[in-house]
Amino acid sequence: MAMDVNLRDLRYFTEVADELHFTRAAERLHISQPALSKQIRALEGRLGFSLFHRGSRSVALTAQGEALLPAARALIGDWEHALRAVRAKDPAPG
Amino acid sequence: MAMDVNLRDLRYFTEVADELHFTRAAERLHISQPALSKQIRALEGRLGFSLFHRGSRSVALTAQGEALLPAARALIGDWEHALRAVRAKDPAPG
DNA sequence: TAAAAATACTCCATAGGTATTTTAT
DNA sequence: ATAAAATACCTATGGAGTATTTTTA
Repeated sequence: MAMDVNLRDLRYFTEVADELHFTRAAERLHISQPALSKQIRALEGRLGFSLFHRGSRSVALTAQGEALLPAARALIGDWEHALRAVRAKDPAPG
Repeated sequence: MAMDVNLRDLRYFTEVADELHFTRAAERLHISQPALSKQIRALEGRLGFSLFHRGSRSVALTAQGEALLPAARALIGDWEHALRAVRAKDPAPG
């Protein structure tokens, strides 16, 4: 079954993983904290496993979150790289 | 600026590229032909370049579409691979 | 008790559907 | 003329916001 993901969700994931703090991650992403919390929870729901352990004063990656993180970063980087490559040969560049 | 893409859009793109026929691709994707046409057009709009040349009896990849196609396939495959790897070590597999 | 995530709503944008029209061979 | 993509329109879901509540260190 196609488990499609939006790269935006992966950016949200990696940002929270970097900050280990939803409020600060939300600020850096220029979205609200509730929106970020909801998106991460929705992503976890679709994935079928948790990415983070939450405490009111601590956020930590789960083992699965830790395992998925490098792939998430790679996907984002690969896509940006591919786009740059295609645009480099675009007859009508931005 | 973050050009986030949904992997679903890339599946749509690769399916049309495989079929070179929107109606058949839509059938295989279990969505309607207009929905697929709209999604591909929207993707092209976000990308800033066309993926396909359309004729009423011919669909063909553009140079940019051709260039992006391997990356699109790779992204889909890499994500599925990463998910399988994480789930293999998941304490609560599906 | 206070910092931080979750919940409860509201609103708008986007994805999808059906019916129809346009287009190019 | 006809096959196939585009357009028009409608509906439902999902993402984002603000205000508020819950939680636990």
